[in-house]
Amino acid sequence: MDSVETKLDPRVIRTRRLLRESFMELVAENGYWDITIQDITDRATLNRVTFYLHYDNKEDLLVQTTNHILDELVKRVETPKEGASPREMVQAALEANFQVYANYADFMKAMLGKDGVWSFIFAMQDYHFRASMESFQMMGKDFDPKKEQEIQIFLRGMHSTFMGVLQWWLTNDMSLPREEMAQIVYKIYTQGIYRCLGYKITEDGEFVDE
Amino acid sequence: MDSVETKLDPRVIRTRRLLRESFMELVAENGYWDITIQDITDRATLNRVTFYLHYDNKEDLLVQTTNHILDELVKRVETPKEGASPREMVQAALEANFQVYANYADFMKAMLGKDGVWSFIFAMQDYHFRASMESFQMMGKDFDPKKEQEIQIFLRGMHSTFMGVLQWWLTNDMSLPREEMAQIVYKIYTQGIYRCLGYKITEDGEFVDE
DNA sequence: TTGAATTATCAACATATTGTTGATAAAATT
DNA sequence: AATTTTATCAACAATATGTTGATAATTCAA
Repeated sequence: MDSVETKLDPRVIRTRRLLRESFMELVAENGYWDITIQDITDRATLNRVTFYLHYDNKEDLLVQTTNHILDELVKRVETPKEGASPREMVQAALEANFQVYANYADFMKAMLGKDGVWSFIFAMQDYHFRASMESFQMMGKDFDPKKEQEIQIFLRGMHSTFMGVLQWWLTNDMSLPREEMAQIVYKIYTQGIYRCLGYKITEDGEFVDE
Repeated sequence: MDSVETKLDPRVIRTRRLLRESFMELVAENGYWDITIQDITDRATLNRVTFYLHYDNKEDLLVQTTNHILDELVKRVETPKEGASPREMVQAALEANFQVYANYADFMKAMLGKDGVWSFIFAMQDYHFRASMESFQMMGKDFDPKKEQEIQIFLRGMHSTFMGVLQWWLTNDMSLPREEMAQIVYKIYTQGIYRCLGYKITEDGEFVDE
């Protein structure tokens, strides 16, 4: 809100951009945990004290950077097409998500990898969860509380799935095209894991090796 | 291996147990990030130097603690029943998982919550992934590499789903019984998220609001 | 049970990083 | 051109880390 309402000193804009970019570079190179504030300001050719004029600490910079990425997600993903089938809409949204994350591939790979940062992953997951929860409530279904609870669980599972698949994709250097990844996720959402793995599922939920 | 082959000095056993228990208590109370080694040894009524006789640092203690929990998972879960249907076997395994995690509820809740620790979650997820990957390969299916890759993705998604649901369960103080949680997860695995959410999915993967 | 080996304690140390301060220089705004 | 804002610099206190050498306590083995 502040960044929109009041005009920012160009030095402030420059400084924050430099810090954010240096931060993302260094995270991609060395991982979040191994970099110090001195490292960041060195890379940005700024004084260490300058950092504290803009951020409380490293975690604060991470939060701001997270929001920066989330803003882009909101901009690029939340534009449903007219006259598309549900399937097309979902797949388009999934593709857009993979696209945005791919723009930050090196950074994302570091944040989702073995030495990644849970607060970041949690924030991303939570954003997806809230977004889908809202769009779900907008559809105006009437829930009993028990159902509402179950829906929460399903949506949690849904976005954990997405983050897990995204993690695989980035870790394996995005070796499959976005469209294919979107199809795979869509398949998991509609068919369930076991069907995807080649098991035959009967009406009443039993399954057998095919 | 070392803890089995060579007999351990009772002082060592006592010290490590005290450190691990103090660690888990403090994590449950204050979260992983806010506790120091001094805190841990204070709680354990040990000298800080003693800590370094057994662990390299806080992260090392976390790794050992993680393995401690994984050992229990291996012991309690990996015992398939004779003559059970696939459904029964899967649900029993899921229940056993929820059971073991529930034994460490406070610790787990802190580790999977907002201020949780990704390296821990990653290790848990990776254990489940490897375990299922092995049991999948034991079934001796012949994969083309493309299929193998897809299966990896599906299994990643599968265990991310489980961890996500587990996270919900612990965060909401295990308000639903284990059996019900196991059923929900089973339903997600066999039906897919969208069907669980009440959408109707056609044969060819289109779906409509019911 | 005695003596050797291992482990725990204690005080102390060097190191690294953090977050802050006050004075000064540079840049932007009016 | 004058005022306000921002960036720099040297310096500081505070905290946590990991290590060391000497000493006391405990365990183990003969």
